[in-house]
Amino acid sequence: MLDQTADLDRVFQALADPGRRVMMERLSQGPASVSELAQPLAMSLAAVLQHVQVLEASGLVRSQKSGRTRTCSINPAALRSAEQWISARRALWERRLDRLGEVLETSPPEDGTTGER
Amino acid sequence: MLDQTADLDRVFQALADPGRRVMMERLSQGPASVSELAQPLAMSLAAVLQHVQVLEASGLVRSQKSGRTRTCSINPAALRSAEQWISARRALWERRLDRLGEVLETSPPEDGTTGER
DNA sequence: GCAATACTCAAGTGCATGCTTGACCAAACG
DNA sequence: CGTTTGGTCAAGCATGCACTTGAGTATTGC
Repeated sequence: MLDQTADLDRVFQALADPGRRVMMERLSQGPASVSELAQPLAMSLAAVLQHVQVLEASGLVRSQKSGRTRTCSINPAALRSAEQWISARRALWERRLDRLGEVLETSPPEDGTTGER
Repeated sequence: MLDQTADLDRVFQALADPGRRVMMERLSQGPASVSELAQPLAMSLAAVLQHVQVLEASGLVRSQKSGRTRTCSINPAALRSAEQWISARRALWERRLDRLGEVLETSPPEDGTTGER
């Protein structure tokens, strides 16, 4: 089985940088070149390229060179995996809250043997 | 004004660490103390505490002390904000693909062999 | 050919992160 | 009481990250 853990590491790490999120926002409107991505960002082209490489290593972005320009585009599958991890945890938590609500109606707070599932 | 950007920074940064995600997975099953969170993690209690502080600063986790134990629990609102950011970008991208339709699928140099590294 | 464009590579710098150890405090327990 | 248990604070350290500059390569356009 795949080491999904390291993969999620890279995805969340990639999304943790505000500049990279700006790039993702730009890319969600459509493909763009490296220098287009650089435009709103007040940093050197070389720095932007490094960000692109981080995004690519995480799988969030794919790119290909044609001529002298590199065109980047979003890979929605990687976004989906991060989204699913989050929503699964949230769903678990909220389902638990539901159960807890029912228990509080009838039981005293102390329940020593919590038979999980 | 609310700087949602810095907030998302902290949330994604918090989720980028595998140990912290393990803690979130544990917490999604229900509240836990710091030492319970530490149990599967092969690091010192002090280190775990620092992780808890990161999670708390991001808003993903809340905690309160009663007696000598600190009990941590998930705050689903923060999870939801990250989830929404991701799904919004993915939705934009996918809507764009819809609008453009199959027309853009022109000039494939080769068939869909996306070269995985 | 020559110059501008678009990117790429390497090395270096400064600050943030993830961890450690050691001292310390306070609640629980015998 | 004293000891264990659960947590907290403060340095300190090693690594990683986000940049920079400077040089270099491949295309495009004149």
